[in-house]
Amino acid sequence: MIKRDHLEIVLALHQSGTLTRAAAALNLSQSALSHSMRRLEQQAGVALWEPDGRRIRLTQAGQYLRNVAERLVPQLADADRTLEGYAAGRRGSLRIGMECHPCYEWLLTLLPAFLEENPEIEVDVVQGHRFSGIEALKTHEIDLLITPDPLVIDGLEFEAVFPYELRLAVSTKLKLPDDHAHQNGYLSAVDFLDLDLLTYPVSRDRLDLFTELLIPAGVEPRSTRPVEATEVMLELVRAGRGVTALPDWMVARLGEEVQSFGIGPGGIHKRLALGFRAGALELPYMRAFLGLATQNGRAAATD
Amino acid sequence: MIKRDHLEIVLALHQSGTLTRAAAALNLSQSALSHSMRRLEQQAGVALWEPDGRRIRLTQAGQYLRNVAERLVPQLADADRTLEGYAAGRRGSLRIGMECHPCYEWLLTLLPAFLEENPEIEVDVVQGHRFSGIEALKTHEIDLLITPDPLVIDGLEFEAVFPYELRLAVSTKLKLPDDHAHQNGYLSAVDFLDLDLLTYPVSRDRLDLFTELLIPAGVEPRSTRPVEATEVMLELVRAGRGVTALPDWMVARLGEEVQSFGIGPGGIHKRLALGFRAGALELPYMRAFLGLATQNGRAAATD
DNA sequence: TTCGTCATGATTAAACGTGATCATTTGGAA
DNA sequence: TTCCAAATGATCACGTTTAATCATGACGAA
Repeated sequence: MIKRDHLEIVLALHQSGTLTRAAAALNLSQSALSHSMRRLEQQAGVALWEPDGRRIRLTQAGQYLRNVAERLVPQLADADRTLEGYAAGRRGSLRIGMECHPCYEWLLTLLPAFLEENPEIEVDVVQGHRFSGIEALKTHEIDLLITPDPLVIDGLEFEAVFPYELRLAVSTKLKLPDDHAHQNGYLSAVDFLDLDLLTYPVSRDRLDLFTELLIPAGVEPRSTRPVEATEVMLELVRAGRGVTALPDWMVARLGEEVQSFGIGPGGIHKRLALGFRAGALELPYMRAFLGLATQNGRAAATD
Repeated sequence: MIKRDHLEIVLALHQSGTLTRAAAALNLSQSALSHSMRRLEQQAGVALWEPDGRRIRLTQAGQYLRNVAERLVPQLADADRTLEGYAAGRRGSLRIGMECHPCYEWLLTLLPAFLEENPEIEVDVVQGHRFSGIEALKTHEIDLLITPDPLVIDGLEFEAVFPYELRLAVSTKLKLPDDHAHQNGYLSAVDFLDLDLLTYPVSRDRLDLFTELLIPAGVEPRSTRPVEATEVMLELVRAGRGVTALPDWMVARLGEEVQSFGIGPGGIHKRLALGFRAGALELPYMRAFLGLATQNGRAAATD
């Protein structure tokens, strides 16, 4: 069976011309190389080199082996180096899952700095897990969860990044039916009877507007329309085609054409958090991500 | 340092799911795999797998290693098989050199059968060696020499394939200046004083017409013109633009428009031979080539 | 609990590596 | 040319390291 050693020997032999120098290059004795190849020859039943004067010449089989070596040895060497990268925590993969659509916008503002500082980390954003983000974390489908709903769960750790309020974004073009909103600075459930609501296309029990306000009040908006893309949703809101619930920092980005109101008398208050598997924070690049998120988190969001 | 064993273990582990089954697949004990990977882990300083229930899950570094394994292990396995091919003599390379231009035509008639019977042999024809074919054989630049001039040389073996006569090909369109040729069936050196000679572009001491007849007689043809391509030369001869020396079997292919004459009173008699390095005939495919050449040699030539 | 699975330690066998020595070759000096 | 010293690889005998096995213990799942 051809082993890595054999390939390296054949390669060094070809490069240096003599077995003695090849041995020096590999930090081994000439005798060791001779033995090692002899073993392979006996096993394979084919000569790999033959004496040519006081040198050595590769046989056809030896030449073939050299070709294989030139192809594979660098790949093995590269794999060694990569493994070192994993050991040093320089290298790794960071698959990020999200449980709130606007979080994606926030992530995008954070990512450039992270990529810059961690060039060997493969970052991927995994959209739409089959189950919950929690499950995805547990099954190693993702390595990091961005969520507005941190929980205490065995085997997972959550780190709060910053608090925010979920507010209703309403175009100034839109005439609200009565002055309730302006008087109190917030909207009650009944106000939604006259509003067209835009939501992300997920089940209602994952939308805080419903779980916190509308479902308890037993109120159904005048209409609801699912919208996939955040950008499209924002334009629809701007155009006054509907209203939607957004984090306050997201509303702030929309400019003066869009005002916002609290949702319900107390407002809906959340905090953005990062979820990891227990022990994941030992990885340097995980700490780096968390550091970036907490330091620049809110700033990045309102940027 | 990543060794082949490690790659095979990670691969088997991924394919079979448990270490125990992976061990069975590799004909090793579960303990062996555990130890082996543990060594690599300690050396590399990175965990490759971690317990997950009573199973094992690859870490990121382990996944990476699996990727490498899926790429490299099959290549190593293939190299093993190829080496077996060399051992069994099925596989090898046959670089053929030639010392006579028309030999090429003969080789081409022989080659299809050889390729058919030896699918794993890489055949190549090496044209124009820097030195002689003998040198090329000795330096392993070629493995087989086709030559009309077999010699007894230390370290080489020659096997005669078939005898032939070198004759002068002359178009019937061409009026020979006197009737000497027709009276005797051969041409003398002086006859060349009135002939335009076509030759391959090599030095005269490698052209039998010169070494055997013209140089000893001190005769120079009316003109000489070098022609590279055999096909072109044949057409020039057919058109009566000149004459050239060709093996008798080659002339026979030219049809009735071209007649031939012996060269000198005794004629120039050669024998086509194959030259090998000593011991090369131990290789099955070398014997196969020699067998084909001797059995079908002359038949193929006059085909 | 029991079964299935993996990790670990002790032990043994095999593989690997080394230095010394021998046989060849080669290139230059006599 | 002949002869010798240097260079090179093969091989031997020996010691070391690596790799395999078995036995056992720990742990989670059924």
